[in-house]
Amino acid sequence: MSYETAIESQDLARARGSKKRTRIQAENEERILDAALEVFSRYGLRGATVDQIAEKAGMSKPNLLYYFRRKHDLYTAVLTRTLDMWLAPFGEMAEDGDPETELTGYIRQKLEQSRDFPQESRLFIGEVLLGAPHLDGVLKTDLKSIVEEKAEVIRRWIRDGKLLDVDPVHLVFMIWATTQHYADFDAQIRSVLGRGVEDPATFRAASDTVIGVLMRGILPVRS
Amino acid sequence: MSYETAIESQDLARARGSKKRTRIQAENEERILDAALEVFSRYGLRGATVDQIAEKAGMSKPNLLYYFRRKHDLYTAVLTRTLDMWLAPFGEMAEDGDPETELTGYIRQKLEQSRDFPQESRLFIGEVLLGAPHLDGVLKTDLKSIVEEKAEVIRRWIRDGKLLDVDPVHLVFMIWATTQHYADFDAQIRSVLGRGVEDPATFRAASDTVIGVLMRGILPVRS
DNA sequence: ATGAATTTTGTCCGGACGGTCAGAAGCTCG
DNA sequence: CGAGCTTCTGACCGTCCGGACAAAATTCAT
Repeated sequence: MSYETAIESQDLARARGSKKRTRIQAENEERILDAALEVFSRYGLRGATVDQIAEKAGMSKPNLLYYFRRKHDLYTAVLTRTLDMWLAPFGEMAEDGDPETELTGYIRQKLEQSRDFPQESRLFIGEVLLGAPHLDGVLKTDLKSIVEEKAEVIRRWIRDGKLLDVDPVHLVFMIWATTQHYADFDAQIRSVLGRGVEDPATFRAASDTVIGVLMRGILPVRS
Repeated sequence: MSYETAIESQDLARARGSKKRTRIQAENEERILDAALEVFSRYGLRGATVDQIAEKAGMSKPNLLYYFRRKHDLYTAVLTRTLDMWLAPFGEMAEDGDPETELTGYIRQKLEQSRDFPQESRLFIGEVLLGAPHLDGVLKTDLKSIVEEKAEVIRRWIRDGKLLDVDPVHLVFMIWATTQHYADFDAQIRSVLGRGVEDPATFRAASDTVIGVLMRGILPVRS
């Protein structure tokens, strides 16, 4: 319910003028969403301030509020905007492919996501930490069904003897956990390792280890 | 530096009277820290309010501030208090033991931690998300050295042929990621699975999968 | 019991925050 | 060029929050 009202208010900005979106509108909304992502991903909904976002977007607070009337609207806007992009690699996993190449590719993509778009990952964690009140609907419907869909694919691979008998859903959780860890725990990793995943050598070591351990853990031993 | 001043202010509460701690002092500080953990772990430092914590601790705001003069002090107090407990299982991993039983035991302990003390896990994530400004010192010294110590143990196991050749530090990251995932992403897991790790069947499936995949991924194939 | 020390509360302050509003400035298209 | 719409700004408001403070209530040692 809170999700639906959020969507409505989000569209208000777009539907304000009954005509098309202006060039300036498109530009500024983009800049605002980028700035909002940056701030929300660090401080969460409550911790972030509109002033902070406005400054980062290079405009005055009232002007930002001209585009997104409520802080809450801006939050759900950046949240839903990110969700699609974030789930995209999951859909690319093809059923008819070889499990090893498909899963390896998926894991690598998720690791690249963590390296290239860490803020998006952190935004979700902040939301999920709060019990995902703004995503509850999407999680229980869209995410649940997409996970079940892919779990079915994995189950088929298992039935065909191409994969060891592991719980498919928990396997997905393991992949998500190990890959997103490099975005969410960046500060911790940096403290221990001295550098983050943006460093090519670190990224290589991370992906080799993650892919190696996970794949050995689920692939049947070769003859 | 911010860490040192934090420690000082934390001790101020204890050192207020130059004598020992009263019974009431001990009780109330305990209650406050528990309440603070609950609130901080949900909303983070900025998002949490002192009133909220005070109410949850069953006392007035000024009274809470009598024990912890600044919100910030309370935050660092609950943070450092939790850190020791959180890292404890890591130290129990014995070098002279069998890698399989040692690592399996460690992973299981971490999973139990995620099930029994999810708030502690979420508190850290909130801090790390902000770049760990209040933990920077501890992370770069204590955590770094304890990780390197255990990495050396793992390296020895690898040298002895008891473990496959994987990057020890990234292996530790994988263990942390997969286990803490069940605390940090509780809401997501609950949405997909319909229940969380407090459910015995779910916990069993989770630990079987995590332990199974990880151990197969790092143990040499048995003859 | 009583005086000192500790604990608790009501009240208040200054600043920050989300959001409003009226009007100024800029853009667009005839 | 100029009318009408869009975009932007400064000033302002009510509320919430962290924290201060003095005084009241309670505890404790003797």
